[in-house]
Parts: sequence; structure tokens; C-alpha cells
Amino acid sequence: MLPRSFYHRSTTTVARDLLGKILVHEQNGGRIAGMIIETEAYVGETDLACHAKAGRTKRTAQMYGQPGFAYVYFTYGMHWLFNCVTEDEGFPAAVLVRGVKPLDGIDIIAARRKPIARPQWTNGPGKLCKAFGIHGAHHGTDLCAPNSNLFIEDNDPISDFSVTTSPRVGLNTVPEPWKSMPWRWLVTSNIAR
DNA sequence: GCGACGATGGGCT
DNA sequence: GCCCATCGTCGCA
Repeated sequence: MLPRSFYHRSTTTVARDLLGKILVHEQNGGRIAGMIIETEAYVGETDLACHAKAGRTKRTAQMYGQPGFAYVYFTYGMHWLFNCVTEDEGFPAAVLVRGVKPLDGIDIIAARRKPIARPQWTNGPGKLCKAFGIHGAHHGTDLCAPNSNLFIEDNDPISDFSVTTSPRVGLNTVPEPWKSMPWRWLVTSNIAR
């Protein structure tokens, strides 16, 4: 399990270093796990793509809390998205997990994602939340608590040669320079498949 | 393979 | 009442 100190760093560093780590959800005695292969960073009230741009509200309060907690929110009327809170308590920032490679709990993931084909099981932030069973009840979960059933495990780092950055996705009405900041990280080598 | 678009509900002005 | 850090389907090539 990654310690709180992992999340207590700059958000862009955490987003980069989360590549290759293992997202784990243990429920009903079963283990669902996947290697993180895509992330995005959302950094503070000045980042006009970040939900915290409007300041502290009931929804964004979790981003102002301690690092290492889950920020889970609902969007487009049907999708849950999973983020990890980063940086100092009081500074609103988080990393959105956008894609994982399924490792454990394949049968559970398959059942939840049926009849979709395997490559599309967890290749999007809404998709992986459905596959892992992550939803509003997990908002505010401490990913670093010893007894947590939702956490991230350490794993071998991913080489820079296997990593690509790009602008963040879906920011259609966000002004520059925020719209084009290269704050999306992807594993592009074949280990992501 | 690819672009357009509708679904659907909470959050915020 | 408008805006989404999305997804799956549809029509067309």
C-alpha cells in the first residue's frame, strides 16, 4: 500500500509516478486489481480545469483535505470518476485515474462490463469505476488506512521511454493555457496491454 | 474506422 | 437553467 507521503507531493509528480502502480478494491472477499496506465493532474484553484476553480464547496471539500484520500464524483448523469487527493492539506488538488489494465478479479470485471469487449473494460475513467465497483460511497475513503479495502499498491516504476504526455481530455470550454497543459500521462508500451 | 449525438442528474449561478 | 474531468450507439465509409 502506498504511504501518505507518496501522495503528499506535487500533483504532476504523483500523476506521473502512479503509472504502473496497482489499484486494488477488495470487496466480498474478492480482489479486483489493475495496473494504472493513464492519469491526469488537476492542480488548485488557479487551474481553470480543476473543480476547485470555484473555491471550496460541499463537492470539492475533499480536495482540500489530507493527501491520500479518494475524491469520487458523479458526472454526466451516469458516471462515477475516481481521483486521489494530493499535496498539502488546504491546497485543492487531485489525480484522476483514467485507465487501468485488469490483473485480478477478471471474472467480476467481465460480469460488470458485459457485453463490452475486453479492451474497452477499463480504458476510461467512468468505465474503470463501473468495472471496479467504485461509486459515491467511496468518496472520502482513506487510501492509506491499514484496513482500507480501496488502496494503491507499489510496483516497479515505468520508464520514461514508455510514457507519453498530452493535454487533458474533455476540457472543451476551459480557457488557455489550462486547456493545453500537458497534464495527462499514458503508458504507451505493450505492458499496457 | 470515425464523427455526431443523446442519455441523464448533481452542482452551481 | 446551463454546464459538464463520459460512454455507447448510430449512420456512413
